[in-house]
Amino acid sequence: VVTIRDVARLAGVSPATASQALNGRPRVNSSTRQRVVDAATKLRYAPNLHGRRLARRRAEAIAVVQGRNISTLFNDSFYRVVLGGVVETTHARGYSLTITPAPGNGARPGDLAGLLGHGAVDGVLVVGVLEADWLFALREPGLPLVLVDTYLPGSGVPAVVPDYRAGARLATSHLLRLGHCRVGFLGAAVSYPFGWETHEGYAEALVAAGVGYVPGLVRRSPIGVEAAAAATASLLASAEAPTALFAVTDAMAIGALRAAREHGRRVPDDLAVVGMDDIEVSAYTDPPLSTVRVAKEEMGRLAAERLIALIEGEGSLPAVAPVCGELVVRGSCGGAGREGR
Amino acid sequence: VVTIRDVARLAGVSPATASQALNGRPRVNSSTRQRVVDAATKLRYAPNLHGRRLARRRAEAIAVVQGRNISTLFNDSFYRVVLGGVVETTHARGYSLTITPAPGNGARPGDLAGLLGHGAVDGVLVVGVLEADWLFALREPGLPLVLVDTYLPGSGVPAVVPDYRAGARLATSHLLRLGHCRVGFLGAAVSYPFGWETHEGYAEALVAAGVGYVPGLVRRSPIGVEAAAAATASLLASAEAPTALFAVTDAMAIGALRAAREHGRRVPDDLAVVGMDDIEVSAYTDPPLSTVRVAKEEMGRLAAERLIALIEGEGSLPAVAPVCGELVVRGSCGGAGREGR
DNA sequence: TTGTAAGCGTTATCAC
DNA sequence: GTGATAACGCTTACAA
Repeated sequence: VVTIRDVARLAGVSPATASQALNGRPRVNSSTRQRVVDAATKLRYAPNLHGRRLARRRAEAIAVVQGRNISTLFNDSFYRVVLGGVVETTHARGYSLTITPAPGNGARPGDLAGLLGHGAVDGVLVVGVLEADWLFALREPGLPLVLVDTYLPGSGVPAVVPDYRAGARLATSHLLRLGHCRVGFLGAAVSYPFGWETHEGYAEALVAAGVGYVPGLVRRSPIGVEAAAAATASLLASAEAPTALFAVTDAMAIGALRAAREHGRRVPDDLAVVGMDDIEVSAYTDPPLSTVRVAKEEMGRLAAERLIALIEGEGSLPAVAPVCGELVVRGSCGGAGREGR
Repeated sequence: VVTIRDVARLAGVSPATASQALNGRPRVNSSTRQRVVDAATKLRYAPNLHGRRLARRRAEAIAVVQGRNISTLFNDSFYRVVLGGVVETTHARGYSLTITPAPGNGARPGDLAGLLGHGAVDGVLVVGVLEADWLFALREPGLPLVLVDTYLPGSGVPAVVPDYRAGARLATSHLLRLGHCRVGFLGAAVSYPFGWETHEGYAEALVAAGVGYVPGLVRRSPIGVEAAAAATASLLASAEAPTALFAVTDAMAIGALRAAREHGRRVPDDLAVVGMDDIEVSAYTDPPLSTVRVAKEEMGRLAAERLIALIEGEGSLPAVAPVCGELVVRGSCGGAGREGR
């Protein structure tokens, strides 16, 4: 193995100077630098990362820890594209990325902190929902933290989240504008912000349109296709079934599509459906799903950007940075502008 | 920050002993060990990984580098589940996982080697297809390497691959057994083993069934839905169109499904289709796709296992370890045992 | 069984 | 500008 001493020797300088030269420090004579660089390339020198990290007290690495609402990060239709954005800017900024074990069942908050604190990484991106005590355990060793796709109200922990409330409003008011007056809400039975914000956005859109809020049109189910299908079925079987439905998640909307088909309802004619997220399969459902697109990749990029800013001490930014959504009209909601195949 | 010296001081021993005790070395008095452990927990000590890695000359980390045939690792329907398996066993074995930048366009083989050699990681998993010079560059600094989903014929580089030839045989002979005598082949126009092995498997099945090989029934297209659809279209438009089709990839099979629909062929009645891989969406196509399931997660697990064995010096295993596939019969191939919704 | 001391490879401090 | 020298935090001979 070739170390910096070898390079220094060959270039006829001290290791200290070699280090300076290789790291582009200003205060080294350019002819000396050239000699050092030549020596390094001739020797095919590459710095030992652990030595460097130890000396610099920087890992030049960040970790991604996955939240509880995700089974496997890579296979989650939503989060995996967020992760793509994270990887992109992490590498662009010269950091490397460490994937940590998902918080297991028997695990304790301190486990992760022990794994990641103490110099293993410079900062942590928490993707998805994690309990507050875990978050604080992570924070305690002084790790910069950025939350992705959720936030901890009132905690001041920086976060990057979609504006789910606005998204819900967008979807609902689109359905309303299409002339529906019985718009159902298929929400997520979860206790984090996403759960209530989507509901509030839905309610706000009703108010804005002067349409009454009907509790019987509202269902909350576990996230997941099956549960959503069941909830939709109960909605369709009720006395005054909706003619349109906003599902807070594309996965749930797909469940709704399935339930509609099983109940002999035609989409969009008998039931107009709009989802949210715009996951990959949404363009390929039958009919293609209208949805509120969430800027997933952008969210990942932004989160990594903010974390690195935090690490490099570039001041503090507003706690919660919402990214906006846009409506993607495909076949499942009927009306004009129909797209899809 | 609390270091091992602090622990040692509190426990009234030397740092050396503290290290021994904490690392479960046998030669330390159990009462001493207890004192050290107590001190460590009281101080909430966690070892600095870089210090440890520097001293041990082990990174306890492996890297995943993605091949050229993948655009984004996390979003690839096939490789992302392979990756899930990799993560699982990597963590189970106490290693951490580093994701490296994808080999870019302007990049040179040495770049990755520089990034990963010299102690950054203990070994590398190459997922997908990468040029031989890149592979050798990686190998040169002495990094253990395991290839996943491809191999370098005659190179002796360990690899974990599905038995694509057997898979192709399986799919083709199933179609043959269903009574089809004009079975088309939709192959991948690539120059790595997957390309020719699938073709050979197809041909072998024809021979085994005593059916002649008809060049006009064979198409090769770039991987990807669009190209596959186009190739299928040309097949369907030909004078003696096939009544059944084996597509070497589910993605390509989906393209075939689309082309069939556009040409007014009903699947499976006018055209029986079997794919390979069993990616997530294959169960949800219309009709659901019959396919040869590749043990993707298992492949990832096995590859990580083998790499770690290599790292820890547990001898050498056979160069290429094929994992087997199984036929999953859904709606797209017709015949008995129809499944799906 | 335990302590001392010498690295591991790098960078930072401070003289020169 | 450049070179000794001392960290960084840990492990491991070797000595006690």
